[in-house]
This record gives sequence, C-alpha cells and structure tokens, in this order.
Amino acid sequence: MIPNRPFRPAPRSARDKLLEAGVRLVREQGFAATSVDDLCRAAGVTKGAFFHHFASKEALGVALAAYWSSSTGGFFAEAPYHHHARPIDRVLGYIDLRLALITGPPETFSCVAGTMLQESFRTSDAIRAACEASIMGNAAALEDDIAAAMAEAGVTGTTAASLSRHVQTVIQGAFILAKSQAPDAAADLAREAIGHLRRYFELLFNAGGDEEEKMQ
Amino acid sequence: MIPNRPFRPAPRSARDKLLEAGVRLVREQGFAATSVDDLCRAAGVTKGAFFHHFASKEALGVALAAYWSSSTGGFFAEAPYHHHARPIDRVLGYIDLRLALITGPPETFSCVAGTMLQESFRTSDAIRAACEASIMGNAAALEDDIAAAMAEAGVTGTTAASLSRHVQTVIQGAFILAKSQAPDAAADLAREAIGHLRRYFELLFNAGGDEEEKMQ
DNA sequence: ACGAGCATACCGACCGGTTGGTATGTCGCA
DNA sequence: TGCGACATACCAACCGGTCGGTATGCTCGT
Repeated sequence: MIPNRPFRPAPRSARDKLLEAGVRLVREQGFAATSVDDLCRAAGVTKGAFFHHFASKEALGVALAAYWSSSTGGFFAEAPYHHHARPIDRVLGYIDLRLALITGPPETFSCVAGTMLQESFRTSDAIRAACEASIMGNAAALEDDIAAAMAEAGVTGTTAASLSRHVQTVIQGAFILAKSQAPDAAADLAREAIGHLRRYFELLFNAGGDEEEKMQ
Repeated sequence: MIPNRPFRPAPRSARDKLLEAGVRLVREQGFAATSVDDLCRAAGVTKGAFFHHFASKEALGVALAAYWSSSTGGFFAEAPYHHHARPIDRVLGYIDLRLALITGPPETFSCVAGTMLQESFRTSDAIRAACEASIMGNAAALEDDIAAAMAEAGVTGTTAASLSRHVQTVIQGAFILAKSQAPDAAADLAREAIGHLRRYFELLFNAGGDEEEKMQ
C-alpha cells in the first residue's frame, strides 16, 4: 500500500530496524514463513536485541501492525487530497492517490496488516485485533468525507461506514489479484480493480469525472 | 468460499484425505503455518503416505490449488443461476449465490487459493501459478455472461474480463475484512462487501433490482 | 570530579522441540 | 512375484526462545 520512502524516516534503533525488516519480509512472504532469524538478518541485529525489544515473535507481529497503522495513517492524513472543497472530490482524490501508489511488484505496495490478518486471524487474537485496528483505522479516516458526500449528493441505501469499509475491501482484494501475476504485470491488475472502485463511486454519487463536473 | 458439503464427496484415499485436511488447515491458518505433520494428523495418515503421494510440501500446495479449482469450478458450473434467461440476471444470480454461501466463521467460506497466494506468491512460483489458475478460472467462468450483459445493456468503458476479475477482487477482499472480526460478525461484513459489488453491477447495468426489472 | 552501582541495549552460544524429508520395511493384491 | 500404498524410524537443519555475558550511559554519593 505505501512504499518505504519518503514518509517513514530511516530507522535508527534496532527496534525500528526490526520493524522495517518486518514490513519488507511480511510483504514478501507472509508472517509465518518469516522467522526470527530472518528478521534479525534483514535488520542486521542479533536475537538478543530482538528479544530485548519484543517478548515473542507474536509480540513483534502486534507491534508491526501498530507500526503500519501509524506510518500509513500519518501518510494519508497529510495527503493533498484533503484540500479539495467538495467532499466527493476528496473521496475521489483519496482513490486517485491509492492508484498513484500502485507501482512495481506487489511487495512494494501491498498491505502488511491485510497480509498478516489473512493467515494469523485464527492463531493469534492479538495480531487479529491489531490488524483490524490498522485496516479499520484506514477506513474510518475516510468516513467523514464519505458522509458529507452522501449528504450533498442525496445518496441512500448504504452508510458512510459501509462504503469506507468497501474501499478497504477492494484495496485488499486488488493486492491479492496482483500477487497472482508476474511482477511486471501486477500493478496494472491492482490499478484496474481500483479503477472499478472509482467508477462505483462515480456512479453512486453521479460524479462522472472531473470534466463532466465542470460542465455542470 | 465454498463449504465442504455437499459437492465434494467424502474423501476415500489418503491423498483425498490430505487434500481435504489441506483445505481446512490452510483456511484456518494459512499454508506456511501448516506443517506436514499437521496435515497428516488432520487426515489421519502418516508421513509415508504423504510423501508417497506428494513429492514435497510445495507439491501438496500446488495440488491443493488444483483440487480447489476443480471442486469450486464444478460447484459453480452446476449452480441454478445459469437458468436465468437474461445475461444480467445470470450475473446477479452468481453474486446472490456468493452471498448465500457466506455463513459462519471465515474459515468456512474463505478461498484456499486466495489465502495461499497471499503468502506464497514470491516463494513458490508453482503455487502462485496454480492459485492464479484457480482464481482466474473462477473469474473466466463468468466472462461470457458479463459480455452478453454488456452487449444487451450497452455498457462501455470497461471489458467483461475486467469486470469478472473485479468480482474476484471484491470476493477476496471481503474475506480479508471478514477475518478481522470475531467469528460471529465475520459473515455480515463479507456479505456487506458483496452487497456493494451487487450494487455496482446494478448501477453499471441499470438493473435496479428484481422488482424494478418487472416494472419495465 | 570520580567511582560505584544500576539500567539499558545488545551479543552470540545454546536449548529442547519441530521441521521437511529420507530410508527401510510390511502388507495386500493382481 | 512384483508393485503400490502405506507405516515406522530416523536424519540434519531450523525453529522460537533462553541465558550468561559485554559495552555503554546515567545517577548519586563521596
């Protein structure tokens, strides 16, 4: 979902190095296949450092989801789409930003929280809850703009909360479909899915596109 | 995505028992966290039987995706939604069937191929390809009906292939969001997402619902 | 100003158990 | 008799985690 730079500063402590290593390795191969030794090698620290900062591998997973939340949340909170005057333009601006972030192979744009949730939801309630907080936190950040857009356009039959969760649904699903492809074809597939999400919002809100908006 | 019964017959051989155990365990905890010993215990067979039928754990993963393809493909091929006269009704019938299948905790309705793809896409090209075949095979099965519906309704701006992939995108994403919830709330969340998929198709095809159709 | 005591960050060897896989043997059937 | 479908015993490497240690920094008493 979000590449490493420029919004996450270079890690300084062993803890930050381990979390950065965790982002990279979980995106590449998931949580269970990522050993403590893998994380230490990738971070350039020892097992002793690992277990000084994290009580267990599971604790690293929980901290990783929180780290993902704070870095992605910060990124989106400061994105320029907030400056649009109309709520629907802010929502579409968010979707366009998501589109812009999808480049390269899947492990450079996929979601750490969604990836960990997929395999750990039943084996670690702590990781499940931390991943839920991350994903639903991202969804919630969009809810007010969606609610305002619904009020402005008179959209009924659903809720802002439901629509914001749907945004996350399509994003997570887009990442899975992308992973089925060779690395250089993955981003196109993910962007295609986000394109449908945008079109759904255009249809729902009668927001046919920037050009049609200006004609009205 | 599809519960075990009634379309998959009771497994008889050790190989089928292992594949059934694989379906259950991968849905619960993913592929990497599922050991060969886990699979043998769940199947009630020994390691000798496992390695007689499968050259490696990876080979089991490839066979599992193929097994998933054949059982889900057969299920959907014989579903009653094919009987609708209008293409759009067949497409919406498919989506309604998907809705109907979503009951209970996530591990009873999630997709084995999507789950394995998420964590194995970069560590096993054989598993990636087998999962792609499964997911894209499910998508492709819907493509003709979508193409016919597009022709009938005059829908432009996208392709049948793209729309059929979007169906899979939302389904896979719905399963992830569902996994973030407590077991008894999971199905509601997945159904909510599929509801948005349905609404997108209704808006795209001006197919407002069974009642509005009849009025026209 | 300095040294003792303590806390923190980290190192790397080691632990018991698990891992994917191999070797060998047995049994039933054609 | 030979082969397929298993079972059991075993292997080396890996696993998550522990443990005794060193290095460095901080605080406080003298």
